[in-house]
Amino acid sequence: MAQTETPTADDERSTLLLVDDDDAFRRVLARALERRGYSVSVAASVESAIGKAEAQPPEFAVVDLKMPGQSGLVLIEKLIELDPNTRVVMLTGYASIATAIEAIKLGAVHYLAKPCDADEIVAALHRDSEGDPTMPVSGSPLSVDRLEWEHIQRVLAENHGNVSATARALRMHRRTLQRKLGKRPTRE
Amino acid sequence: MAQTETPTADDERSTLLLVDDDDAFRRVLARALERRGYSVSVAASVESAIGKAEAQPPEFAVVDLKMPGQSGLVLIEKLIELDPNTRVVMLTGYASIATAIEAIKLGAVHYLAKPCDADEIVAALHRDSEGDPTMPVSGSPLSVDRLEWEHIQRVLAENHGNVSATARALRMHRRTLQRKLGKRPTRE
DNA sequence: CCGCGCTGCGGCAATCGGTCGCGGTGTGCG
DNA sequence: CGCACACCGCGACCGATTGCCGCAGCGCGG
Repeated sequence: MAQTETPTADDERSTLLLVDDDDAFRRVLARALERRGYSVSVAASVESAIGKAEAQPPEFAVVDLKMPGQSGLVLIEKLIELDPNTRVVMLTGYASIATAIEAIKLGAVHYLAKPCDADEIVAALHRDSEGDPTMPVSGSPLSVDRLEWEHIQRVLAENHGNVSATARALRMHRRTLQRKLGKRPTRE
Repeated sequence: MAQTETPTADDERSTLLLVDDDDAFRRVLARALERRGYSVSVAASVESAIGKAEAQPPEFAVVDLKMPGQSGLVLIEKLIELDPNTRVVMLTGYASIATAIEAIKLGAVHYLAKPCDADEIVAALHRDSEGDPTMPVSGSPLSVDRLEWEHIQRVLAENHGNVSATARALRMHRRTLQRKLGKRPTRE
């Protein structure tokens, strides 16, 4: 199995690839992860991440979903293809059930919504692949805003990210859809 | 409607186990699925579902997450254990990213938030389990207005018609809820 | 009888949403 | 190669919707 041991080893730190287009965020998180014992390399786009991963496949990866250019999802696929044991965590400020499902299906070990702190990410990285089926179920239903967001994300995924097609399917105006997509999902 | 072909040949209908504790919902959905060509058996709890599944493992399953007693998640685990080829869709009115991740990790092929219609469920059931996660769906998704309406009605029913309580559960203003309730006989 | 929570509703200001339109980009075809 | 076509992002305008306040009526338990 994958090395679940903490990246403690004195001279052998675990390699981790961090991919996010937000410079400030990436820098801060990279430092935080280094302090926690990882050998961190960074990338600001899917393309450059693939380059680095091909040169040296990392043991762990933290990748942002929404980036200019290709979606972080395709990177997950690529990383797992390069090494099925890579433990990938998807990180996003635009969390939705639809993308979470895709990320997990593609082989990510976990999916976190920003904002989240470095400790959460580390915990996710080392989390048992099997979770606890007896987890608590949220007591209140989704808010209408949240439900709308989830629905839109789902349809958008079905339309492969095509905004115009999604707007047509939803019978709403493209401009309106754009505006809704631009706003962050309401944290619950 | 344009639903491709019925799941299987003429006299051999696919077996499907439907598990939900809401009697009315279960009855309606069972009928809808039968009309779409499945041989449907139902259960109102995880325990009774396990009994039925052990007697005869179904090819497909639609299970609710939140049920009195055990969580639907443990049922997914059990069904997959009985037959790894079982195609399970998780269905819930209390959707969350956390439970969605669990469901997928346990082997569910998809995870849908209520309200959703029977066509969506069928599409989810038949969606490619491996590879391309976004498969084309034929039916048109519900409009956001429609979805909102269904959701509000569901929560309102859960709160026994109490508008104030519903507004709180939905985290929306009572006045706004009132206006929405007063206006819509929304249809498409 | 009083306090409390729920309900329906008017009104006003602030935000949102529908619509039009523009410029830019990527792609397939004659 | 140039054109048609579809997509994307975004500014602007203005009517529709929402957030919020307040008021009055009503049933219920102390």
